[in-house]
Amino acid sequence: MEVKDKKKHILDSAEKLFAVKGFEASTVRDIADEAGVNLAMISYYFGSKDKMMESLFQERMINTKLKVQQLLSNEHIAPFGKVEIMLDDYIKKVIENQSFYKILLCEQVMKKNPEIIKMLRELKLEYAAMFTELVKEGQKKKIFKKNVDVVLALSTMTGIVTQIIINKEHYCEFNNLEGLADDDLKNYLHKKLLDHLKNIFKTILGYES
Amino acid sequence: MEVKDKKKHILDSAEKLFAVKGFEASTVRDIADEAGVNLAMISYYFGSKDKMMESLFQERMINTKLKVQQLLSNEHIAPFGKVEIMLDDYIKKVIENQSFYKILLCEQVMKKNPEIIKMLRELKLEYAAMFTELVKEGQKKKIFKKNVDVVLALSTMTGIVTQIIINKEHYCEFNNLEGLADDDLKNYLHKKLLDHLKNIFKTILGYES
DNA sequence: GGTTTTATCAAACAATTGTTTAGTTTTGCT
DNA sequence: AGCAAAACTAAACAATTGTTTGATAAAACC
Repeated sequence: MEVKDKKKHILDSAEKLFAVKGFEASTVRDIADEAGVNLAMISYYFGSKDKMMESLFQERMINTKLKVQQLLSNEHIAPFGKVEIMLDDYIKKVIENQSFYKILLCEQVMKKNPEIIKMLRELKLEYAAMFTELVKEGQKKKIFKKNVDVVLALSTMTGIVTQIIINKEHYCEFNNLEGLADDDLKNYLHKKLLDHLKNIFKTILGYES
Repeated sequence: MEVKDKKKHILDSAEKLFAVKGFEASTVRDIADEAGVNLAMISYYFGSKDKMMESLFQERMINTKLKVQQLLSNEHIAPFGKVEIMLDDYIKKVIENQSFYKILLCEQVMKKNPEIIKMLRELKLEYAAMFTELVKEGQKKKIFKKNVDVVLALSTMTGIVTQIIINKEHYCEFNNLEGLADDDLKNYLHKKLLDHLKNIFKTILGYES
């Protein structure tokens, strides 16, 4: 296997462990076992356990910004259409990378790794700035209301999706969805969340279809 | 100091540390130092570090169920009035106990302590059952729409509030609220969140005031 | 094909972990 | 006051932590 693939494979294994045990509780021996490599390889490849975590975040957050940028600059989509696509993309991404978004959530609480916190801060500011542009575009066309709290709106999107992912077991138990196959559940949740968030964003933006 | 007060004092100190460093990264020596007691006291009082965490959850989650129960059984409040009070109570509680709700969030992700997971599962099911009754009451009176996803609705409440608390610094930075005193910020966020959630719950429940 | 660089490994490293021990002080009760 | 129970402490405990070492194997290069 190539070195790059091996590094990725270790990151995948680490991600799996971090998501269920947390960063601190996952030992480098756990990670090495999960990945099937010698434990010295983690220091050898990444420098340290902390830096491996930073590599994981870099790896997973690439392209997040670019995609939104491309979407918003598209002239052929109406403002609320862009909102719908943004919601759809975000939901898809979280559902397909549940482990990482769980780690992300914990890291935002702990704020332990300054390097990661810095990355997240910049990404959030850029994201908020881009969404602000989108809202302004809608306001100029008189289809979005004035005085939209963009960070509150974005937090609404991330908060609801994250909460459902964390609460997945409880959601299934309460709604008798426990027999569903994993892919079916993903589809179900995606549909449910998208519909829910679309309605909420109509309210937030004062948009009437 | 009485034993009970001392136990509470240790729990307060532990809560503070857990919220910023996480459970695993907070050592019993950290906790003992923060509380100003000998590190052997933690095992002496609580049995172990894990059981201290369970004590913390028991201590903090007392009365949560009772309060909602009393609210919902009150005959003199209209259904959406109850929803408003429920939202207000929840927001208040999270804002006043930010540290605990951060720990709670991480614990839901990690699912490390089975005893705590059991407690949370039961509380969530009871909470969902109670809210279901409230929704039914509103539906019977034809003021709430049919087919309300109660767990999704509750996750909307918890998700948004939690996300804002986690993102507090970013929210303040983006909205130039960094000069605000802590109490003023709490009031501001409370007002903002309550207004936001009321509107969203109107949409969710199909309620028109 | 020989040599240098890279990759891999088992073992050892010092530091830190949660918990226990064994002894001392304080408290509560008669 | 006398004594048993509870509260408290410093020191020691074994186990586990992330990282480094020194040696060997593989790969790359000329």
